[in-house]
Amino acid sequence: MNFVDKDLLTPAKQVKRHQLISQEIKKTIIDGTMQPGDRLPPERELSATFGASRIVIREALKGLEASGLVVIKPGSGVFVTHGPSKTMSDSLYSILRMQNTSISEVTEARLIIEPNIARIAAARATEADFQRLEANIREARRVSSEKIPATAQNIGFHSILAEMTHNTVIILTMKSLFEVLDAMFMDFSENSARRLRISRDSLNQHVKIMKALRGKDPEKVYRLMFDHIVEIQGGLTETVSPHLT
Amino acid sequence: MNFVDKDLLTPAKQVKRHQLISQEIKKTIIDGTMQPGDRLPPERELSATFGASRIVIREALKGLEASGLVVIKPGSGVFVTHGPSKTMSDSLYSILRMQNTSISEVTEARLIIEPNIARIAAARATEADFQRLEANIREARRVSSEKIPATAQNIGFHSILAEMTHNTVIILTMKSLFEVLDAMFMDFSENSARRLRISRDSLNQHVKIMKALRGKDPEKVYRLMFDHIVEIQGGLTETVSPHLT
DNA sequence: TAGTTAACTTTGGACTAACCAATATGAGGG
DNA sequence: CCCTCATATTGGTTAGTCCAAAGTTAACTA
Repeated sequence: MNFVDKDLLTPAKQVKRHQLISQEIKKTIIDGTMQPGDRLPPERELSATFGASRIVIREALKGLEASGLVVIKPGSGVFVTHGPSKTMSDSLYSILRMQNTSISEVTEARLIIEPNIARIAAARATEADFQRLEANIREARRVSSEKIPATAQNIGFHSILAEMTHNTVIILTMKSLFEVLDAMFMDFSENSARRLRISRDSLNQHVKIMKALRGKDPEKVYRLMFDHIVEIQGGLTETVSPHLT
Repeated sequence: MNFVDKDLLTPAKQVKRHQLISQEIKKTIIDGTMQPGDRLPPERELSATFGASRIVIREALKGLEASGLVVIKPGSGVFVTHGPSKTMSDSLYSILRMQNTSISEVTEARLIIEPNIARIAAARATEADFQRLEANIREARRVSSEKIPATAQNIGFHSILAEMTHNTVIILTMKSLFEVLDAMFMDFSENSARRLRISRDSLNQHVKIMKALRGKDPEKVYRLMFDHIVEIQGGLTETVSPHLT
């Protein structure tokens, strides 16, 4: 009987070649052998060193690009990414869209997280942080004065606050959420005039939060951020249907 | 002077064939034409209908697989995923590892988010939720009595709490965090006996939280969860160095 | 000499045709 | 009716070739 061969030898074969190579390359990136900005060897060379066909190499590289670890530039080469990419928010966005998740759910998630972020930011703020925030507010004012919704600056303000926690997990999570939110708003291509009004309201509230941060008053900052997001949620329900598509 | 041609015409060429096809397929999944569990047409067929080579099709499918929208089964076919996959946590994990992020940073993130989750869960809990939680605690007791750390059940408890918010964003985010945490602990292959002790301490605290949930006391639940995670963080610093690698 | 253009090389992107390995299917025999 | 084995289907892989864009070098002009 030779069923042993069939039962014991075949099931081990589950991993795919390009995944192994992908892991191998990933190691050299994670352990620092490859620094951000470095160029990987060309596909044909990797093909030779790994003893695999070029297609397998390409799929491995595609996988790394999908993971946000490298960026592929046609005609130039494959480069190790400098920082986190949009990968996380991309998959989050796909999943949320697939489940018909509403924008208000994202806002509710912000309501759970952001006031606490603001509180921590108040405790850990440095002078450099304040200057970044003030630069952001100045920029938002400038854009707003041209009757353009300061969407990027709006996101920027909340991103800076997240960065003030100096917690990598929080920073990545929040930036993903903001990207998803931005993409969701794009889907609506919402009334521009109304967005402008909302944008200006937000700016005023950002100024208040900024002052409370300067005053090193964590509880007041917490409260202001909470109210700010409640207001955002209120602005949503009057302009936008609660569910996508 | 022909620099206009060079500056205005070339930058438009950035999109790649397989990305377009990937989006096309993604549409049919998101809008519900393709239901979870359905099998996509075979590569060769897609190749014909899209007028592209099999390689482009394969790369498009790889991209969808990386996004967690489909799963590719060799010899069988390509199937639409039922739910969210590990994609998000995978890329999060890679990025955190690359930046030498510590476990305690993940725990701090939990400290920011989870007490609020617990509070909301207390407000929204149904009888079915309680039964899930109790089943989880029973299972944790059973595993613990065999001197095995109830890691999976531990994660399960916190995941159920996140699900009790009925907020998709929160659920996905927390599950990603737990997966990352699990992967990070794997890296340490920490002392098993100590993990068992920690596991049992957690179980006791879970029971307390469960009782407070039954009592519909959001503020008490908030406090208990806060203390629980503080304790987890304390348990970390005494057993594990603050940074990876 | 300096700057520009042109040819050449490198590199990723795409294609074809064929074969391998695992799965699924169905016909045949117990 | 169930099991087995041949066959078809399907994804995985290879090799070789060509294309387009980016980078490099060299020649040529002002």
